[in-house]
Amino acid sequence: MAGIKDVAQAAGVSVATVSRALSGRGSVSTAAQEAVQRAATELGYVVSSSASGLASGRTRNIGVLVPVINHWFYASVLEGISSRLMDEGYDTTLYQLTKDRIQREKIFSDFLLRQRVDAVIAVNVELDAEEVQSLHALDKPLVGVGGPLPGVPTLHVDDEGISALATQHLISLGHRRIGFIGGNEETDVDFRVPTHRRTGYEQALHKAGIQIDDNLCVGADFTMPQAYAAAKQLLGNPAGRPTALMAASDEMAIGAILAARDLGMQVPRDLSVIGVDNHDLSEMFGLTTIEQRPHEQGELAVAMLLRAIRGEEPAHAHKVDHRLVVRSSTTRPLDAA
Amino acid sequence: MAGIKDVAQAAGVSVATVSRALSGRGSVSTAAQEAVQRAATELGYVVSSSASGLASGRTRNIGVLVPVINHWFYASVLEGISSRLMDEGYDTTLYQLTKDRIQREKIFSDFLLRQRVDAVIAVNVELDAEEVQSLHALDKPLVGVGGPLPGVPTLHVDDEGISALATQHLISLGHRRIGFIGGNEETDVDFRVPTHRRTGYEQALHKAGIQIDDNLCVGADFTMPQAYAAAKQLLGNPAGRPTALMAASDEMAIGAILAARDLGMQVPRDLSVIGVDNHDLSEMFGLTTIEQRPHEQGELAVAMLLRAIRGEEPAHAHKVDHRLVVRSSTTRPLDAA
DNA sequence: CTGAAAGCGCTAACAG
DNA sequence: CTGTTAGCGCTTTCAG
Repeated sequence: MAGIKDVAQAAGVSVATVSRALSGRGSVSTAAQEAVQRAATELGYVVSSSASGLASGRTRNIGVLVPVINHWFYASVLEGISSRLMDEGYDTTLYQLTKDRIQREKIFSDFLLRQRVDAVIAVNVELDAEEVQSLHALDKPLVGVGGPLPGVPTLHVDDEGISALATQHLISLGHRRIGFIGGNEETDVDFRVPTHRRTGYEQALHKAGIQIDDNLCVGADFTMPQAYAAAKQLLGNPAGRPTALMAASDEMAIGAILAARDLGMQVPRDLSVIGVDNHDLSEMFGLTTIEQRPHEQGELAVAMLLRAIRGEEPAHAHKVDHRLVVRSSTTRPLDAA
Repeated sequence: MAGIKDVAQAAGVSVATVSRALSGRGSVSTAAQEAVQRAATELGYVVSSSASGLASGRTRNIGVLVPVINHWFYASVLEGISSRLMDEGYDTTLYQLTKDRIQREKIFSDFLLRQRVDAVIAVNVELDAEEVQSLHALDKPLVGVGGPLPGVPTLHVDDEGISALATQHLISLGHRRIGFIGGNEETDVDFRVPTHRRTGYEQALHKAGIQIDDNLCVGADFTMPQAYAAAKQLLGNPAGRPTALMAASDEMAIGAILAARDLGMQVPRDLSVIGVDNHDLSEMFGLTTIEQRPHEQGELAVAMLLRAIRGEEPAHAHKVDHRLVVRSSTTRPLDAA
């Protein structure tokens, strides 16, 4: 393992010059620059992150907090974050916050304090004041994906706006009896995404002068199987079946489509369905949806974080836009034909 | 930020004793042990990983190499790895190896050499001799999930055995015309999982004296949409349609089920389908499958790695077992009734 | 069992 | 632009 001294010797300069040439901090003559570069490559020299981190206080490593990994949204955001960070020469260290409070505390009281990371990206985890405080105290920049997080630059979609748009799409097609598949208590933690999406749905109905019918609203855990089951109950009920359904996620929307099919209904003829996400599977089901691009959200979060690390303007709360993607799962209601 | 000196002072001992007490290396009197513990807690002291890493050469951080994150198998393995590592007080640093050769080289020539990790887990990435060598040269233990990897302890399922079992299940039900949905060139990299699964399929047919029919074998990219398309072609062909289908993954099997349905066929009456994985969605589709538990594979890999780090017996190549989970997507062929 | 002290490999004043 | 040098905060001999 070649050290900085070896490089200095081979290049015929001092270790300070090597450090400067390789890090780009401070000025170095072109000649020295080249000599160092050559020597480093030849010797296969790579700085030791521990030594560099100890001396400079910078680790070139970012901590990413996620509640789960095995889920389309989180995995996508993570991919966006890690690929962008890698481009910038940063490493990505992953901290999975389970429901376990003890473990969560351990992450904040041990893992994040051991100075392994320069900054933190929190993906859909609602940090409490104390947690934010402890990060600020360490002078670690923090950016949130999903928010808001008081005093923290965050990046988030407009959940209410998204579901209002989805609902309006259905209304504009002529639907009046519109069902809703949202979250359950378990999923309505952190930023209460399910609640916001429900609110947007209700606002859109309200604005259109449509009465809200609680019997048309069911909850699930954002997975296809639970939504399938919930939709079956909803659609199987002979009394006042909806002509359209909005689901708070595409996976749930797909579950609903499958439930409808299993009940012998045709989508969109007998039932229009709209989701939220533009999931990888949506196109195959012809699902109309509101797109949010988690991969891009991850990349954007990195951009915001790097600005913060470099001490540039904070670039506070930032809304990520969404767009309606119309496919073949929505149409006018039969009776309006 | 309290340092080790502060703790030493507060506990009335030397920094050496604090280090020993907190790391568990070397012996410390109970009295000192307690004093240190108390002082550390009181001051909120956490060792600096840079300083500790620099002095000891140990970072308590493991690098995990994955080809993709946003995929059920990898995300599951990753969850298993990270949760297990966290329990052991280790951090997880993620390196995503894209198809980009340049970036891959960068990971091996820069990222992994900067001494940020103590060891590496490679998940389904076929490291070449040079890459393995460069890790060994650094004295970094390496464990592979998916294999084999020459000279490296690996953990892997028996891909041929899995698909042989799946195929035998269909044969035992009476099927003779059994189709196969495998991978394509793009997915047949690294450990050639698609090839192995195809081999197992062919072996089972061969053993049963059934002729292999290339027209019954199609390729896809392990996703539901491509398998849906491929299955439609296969099943729509009027000449010699299969009575059963084995897919190299559950997502593909589900794609096939949906394709069959869209062609008006009933599963399992008109077509039996079996997959591999026991994916989260499989139960909802009643899919018969061969289970592999990626989360557990991740945990096991960590266990193997920790042994290696501690210099214990290597515990070489280790086969992970699989099991047949019979649900409702397979039955005897119609004409055998 | 404990303390003193010598680094670990690099960065960042500082002086030139 | 460059070299010298004093640490960064901890671990680990080595003596005691």
